[in-house]
Amino acid sequence: MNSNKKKSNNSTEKLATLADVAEQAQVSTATVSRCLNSPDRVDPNTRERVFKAIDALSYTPNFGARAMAARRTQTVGAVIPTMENSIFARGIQAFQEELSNHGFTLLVASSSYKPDREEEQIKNLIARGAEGLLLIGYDRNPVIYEFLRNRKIPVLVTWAFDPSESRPAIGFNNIEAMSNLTKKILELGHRKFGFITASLKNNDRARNRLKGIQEAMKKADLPEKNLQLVQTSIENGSKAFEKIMEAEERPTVVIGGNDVLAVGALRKAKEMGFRIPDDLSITGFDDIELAQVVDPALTTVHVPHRKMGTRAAQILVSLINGEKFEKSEKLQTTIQFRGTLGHAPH
Amino acid sequence: MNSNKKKSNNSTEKLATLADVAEQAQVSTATVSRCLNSPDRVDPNTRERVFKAIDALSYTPNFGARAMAARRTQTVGAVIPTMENSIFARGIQAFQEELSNHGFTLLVASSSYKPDREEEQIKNLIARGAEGLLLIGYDRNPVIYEFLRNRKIPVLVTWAFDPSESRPAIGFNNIEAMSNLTKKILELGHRKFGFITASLKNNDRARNRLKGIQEAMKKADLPEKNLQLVQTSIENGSKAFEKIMEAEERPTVVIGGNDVLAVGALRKAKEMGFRIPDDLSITGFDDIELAQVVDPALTTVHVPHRKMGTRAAQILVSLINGEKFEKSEKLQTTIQFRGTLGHAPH
DNA sequence: AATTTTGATGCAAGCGCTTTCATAGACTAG
DNA sequence: CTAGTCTATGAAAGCGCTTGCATCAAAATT
Repeated sequence: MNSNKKKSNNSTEKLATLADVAEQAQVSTATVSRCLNSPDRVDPNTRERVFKAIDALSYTPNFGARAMAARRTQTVGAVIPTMENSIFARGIQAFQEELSNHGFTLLVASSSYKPDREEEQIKNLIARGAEGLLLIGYDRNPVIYEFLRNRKIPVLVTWAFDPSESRPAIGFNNIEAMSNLTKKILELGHRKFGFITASLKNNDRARNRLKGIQEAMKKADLPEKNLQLVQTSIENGSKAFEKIMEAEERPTVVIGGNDVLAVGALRKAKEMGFRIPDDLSITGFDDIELAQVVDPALTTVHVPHRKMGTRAAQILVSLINGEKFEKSEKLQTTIQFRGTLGHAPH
Repeated sequence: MNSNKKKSNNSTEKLATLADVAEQAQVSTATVSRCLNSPDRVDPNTRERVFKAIDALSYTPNFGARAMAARRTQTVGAVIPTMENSIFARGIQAFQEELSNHGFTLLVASSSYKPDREEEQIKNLIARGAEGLLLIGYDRNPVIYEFLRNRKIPVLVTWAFDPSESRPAIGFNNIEAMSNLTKKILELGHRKFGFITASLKNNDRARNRLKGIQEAMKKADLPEKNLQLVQTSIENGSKAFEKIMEAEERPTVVIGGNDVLAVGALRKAKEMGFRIPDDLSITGFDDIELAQVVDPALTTVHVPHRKMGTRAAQILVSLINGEKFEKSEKLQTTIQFRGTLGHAPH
């Protein structure tokens, strides 16, 4: 229909670039760029012309080019162990929201709890221009930390807080939290424990939670036993529970290293006919959605997910802006009493 | 310690680039690039030298630059409504795994069920170089589809399959699936229904599930009533259930538009003293983790999450490679009978 | 009226990579 | 021994954007 001018909106043409917009608006590319990045530095009339052109060509900036030229991306990355269950979901959601309040975009990746997969993902995020990283827990190959340090990428550890580590972190003390829970359990008269945990390797959270129990039990002069290590999943929680119950001396309480495992244990316990909490108590850790909907609802350690995520975003942004982060922040956990924890039988 | 040569590993220097590697290895940048992208096209000796240099400088390619020069990214994007609950988790996980089998990387974003947020995220993903997009459901502003078409970005719709739509999709027929469930419920003697659904706006899945019920009920000459629209969350499921039970004529079955809502309803039902399924039946849709752990376990519509994700990846990759995708694929859902559905009382 | 200041804009040099094309040497074939 | 074929490599032209610096006209100052 139209005369075949050099420029047309025909969809066989290539995508519009900054230069195309510039031409259409009769300005230089510099001006278009300024319209996008610091609009107040260009005359309102020109600006209008430019935006009209942008619209007309339905131009969208090319992120890669922009990142390369400007050497910043307003992007941060996060690598979480898994997306399958919702252990990290609420925290990450809050993290994301706060980040976007600061004009940053979040790139999430998951490692499936595999160290080398995590490393790969970290590199991927960096290659994609992440200016800062949120990582779960402290435990990882020092080489990675070194790599990140060389590249001057700020890293914030979360989901853990360990006073003995100097690295910036925002989280809670896993030892303390689990130790507190254990004390409460002891107060209720329990003396025979079972514990189901995620694998301890490369997982300081799991290790420290176990440590928390051990410390409390040592103080009470109780021997440690009935320990099951599995990969986190409801199914595995059930299996581990079964194993524990094969012991000659059955525990009166089974502590799950996280809610997912605890819920698996709970399910199996009911299947096996235990009355919870009369015959047997079960506890979790994290206080995720799951914990509220099982029956009886799970007694667990409540973690301030959203607060942790929000604060993490704030800290990371200030870290990226070159501000110093004096000392790691410790958040408080609380014990969320629900229906699965009761007095020891007899 | 070292003499201050021009190049040093000192961390005050800038990051190593392709050019640095080239210099160190005494080759041109072209050769280094080839080592990275088609190693077999360079002499083994040179190759070794290059990789040594890469190591020595701990070089990592800059994704943005690469994308810009090569005009491809091996990246696909997905925008899901939410990460908070795990409705999409398993499917996306499988999607991701299969994608990485094909050498692609996945970028995920969530829209919080907000259309403009979704649009924003789509643009963001495109700007970041996504070569293809996975989107949940059909419903969105045609302008977006137009935008994507102009940019020749293949789009695959999932989590839904509607024979009346021509757009590529892999999913299940929400109408049919829900209609089947409803028929089963009718067979069990239920005549008074309650239904809790996510908001219908911009959500064809929810609309079609409702339609499925309506169709089945019309066939049985039953009037539609007791409909509650809420945003998906356990809490809202509970509230909606309460509302429904305020009706003068209480339903004998409450159908949840998804498992999350159903679980919320179930929780409240038990709180209110209903014996499930003797006094009242409850059903869900999706068959996520949650459905198995509640007590009684939820009867729900099983969706082949993993298969859907895997197949979606395959289709999208072939779409990106310019292959034609003849017709959308319909996956079968099944009814997963568990404990919450029983005969109508009396 | 002459000079300085200010504001809006353009020029052009990169940012770090890929890829086309050209080249030179090593082989193969006739 | 020459022509033709390969193979390994390099030179250099971009990819689409930002930004320091220069320019110029208009406004402010003297």
